[in-house]
Formats: sequence, structure tokens, C-alpha cells
Amino acid sequence: MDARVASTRQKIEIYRAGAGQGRLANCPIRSVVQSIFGKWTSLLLSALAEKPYRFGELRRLVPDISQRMLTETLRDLQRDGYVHREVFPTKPPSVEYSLTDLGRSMFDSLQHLLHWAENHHATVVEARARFDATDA
Amino acid sequence: MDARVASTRQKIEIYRAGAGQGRLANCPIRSVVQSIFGKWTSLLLSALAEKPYRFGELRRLVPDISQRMLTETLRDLQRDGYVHREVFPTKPPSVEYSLTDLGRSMFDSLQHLLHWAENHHATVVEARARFDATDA
DNA sequence: CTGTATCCCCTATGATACTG
DNA sequence: CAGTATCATAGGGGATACAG
Repeated sequence: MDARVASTRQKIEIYRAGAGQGRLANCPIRSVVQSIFGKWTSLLLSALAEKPYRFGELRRLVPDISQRMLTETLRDLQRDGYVHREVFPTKPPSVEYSLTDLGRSMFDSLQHLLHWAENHHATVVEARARFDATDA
Repeated sequence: MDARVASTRQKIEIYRAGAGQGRLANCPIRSVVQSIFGKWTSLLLSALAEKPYRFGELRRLVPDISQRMLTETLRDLQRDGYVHREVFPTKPPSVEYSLTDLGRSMFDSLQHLLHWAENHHATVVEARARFDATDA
């Protein structure tokens, strides 16, 4: 194990322990991670990592998201500083969403996991099938 | 941008598009990612990445998890092939959980994001505060 | 010690309709 | 076009008690 991995494990120990006794639920690391783990978050980030998109374009890119969740997820991403929202005073108005530097930084880390899932999802699905068949 | 990043982006395009028209919700990549995104999943994985643990030890490591969710999350992790469950016929019985090779492989990728959150959560919390103050 | 079985609640999400 | 408002619902998750 190299030094970097050891360092990472030490920090993740902190993540697990939370922010202190009695405030585990308020651990800021958990809070940040959970917001990234939202149902539509990684999907929208992967779109915006490619290039900026307008509201309606995102809706077409992710056809099964409801308008409400698109609005809400984008607002949360903006609130956390991952996404920049720019309104163009055209008529009718158009709004463009793009990743901030913070968002790009975060997505670079998230991307490792998405990439893993793309490469190994078949293995996981097989494991599930085997488990379900065995226990019955 | 190097070739590896370009390759990743291309695959994430597939992730976004899902498994095909009309079956977006059944996209296996989404399904695998969502299960990893469970509330307690990353926490338990980070514990088991360190060393195998028994049920009660995990409960003490993550004091605010309910017994029910601990059982359920561990079973899901086992079902997906990330965790191995070994029962020792002692009296009373003891059960040890450990990462499989697949689990270690997956956690290596997840770790990048957890590490990022550990290093940047303060920035995100500040961004939230600024957003909340600005809009009122 | 390691779970199961219930009951319950609340939040995340969807569907639909309306607005600047 | 880009949202908001409202209503409805499923299921994730907690608390508690029981069991092998």
C-alpha cells in the first residue's frame, strides 16, 4: 500500500466517525456526499461535463426526468457551487447551465465510479441473479 | 484532454442514454450506481475496506445506523457481490463481513469521490450559505 | 450475538396544471 | 422556454419488540 492510499484511509476514518459525538447526522462530509448521490445528480453532471446545456436540452437528454426534478436538481447543484446558471434575456427567456471549476473538480472524482459501473455492471447483475437463485 | 478522459466521456454518454428507448429506468448502469448511492453503503464500504468486521463491530463503528438498515445494507452489498459473509458456528454465532475482490475494485473507484468530499466539503458548505443568503 | 418482524412516518419523486 | 404550484404516492428508513 502506498502512502497516498494510507492517507486516504485515514481521512475516510474521519468520514465514518462523523463530525463528533452526537452530531453524526450533521457531518458535513456525509451531507455533501449524499447530495451528490441524488437520483438525477450524476446524470445531469455527466451531461454538463460535456458542454453547457439549456434547460430544455437537458430535458431531452434525460427523457425520463420530470420537469420538477430537473428544476430542483439543477438548483441544488447551483446551490452547492457545482453549476453556474446564466439567464439570457431573450424572448422567450433562455437559461444556460454549465459546470463551475468546483463542479468539474468534483465530477472528475465522481467519474471514476461511473466509469467503473459502466465496465462492471454486468458482473453485478450476474451476482444479483446468482444470489437470488441460491437463497430462493 | 487525454485519450483516457475522452474514452470515459464517451461511455458516460451511454450511461446517460440508458439501455435503450423506453427502458431508461431499467438501465443496469443506473441501477448499479443507485445501489452504491445508498445512505449507508459508502460508510460501510469504507469500514470494510480497512479490514473485515463483525456485525456488532460495524454497529459500533457507525453508531447512528439502525440494526435494520445495517442488516439490509449488508445483505444488498452481499447480493451485488461486493461483500462476503462468513458465519462462524460459535455459540452464540458470529458473522464476519469482508470485501470481495469486486468490492475492493469498486471501492477503489468510489474512494476518489469520498476523498474529494473530505477535502472540499467546507467549500461546498460555504457555497450553500452564500446561495441561501443571496436569494433570501 | 445476529438477525426478523412490525408498525409508522416522512421525504423524495412523479403527474398534472398553471404562469411570466 | 423555463419554470412554480399543488396534489398524490411509494418506499426508504427509524423505533421497537421478538427469535434462534
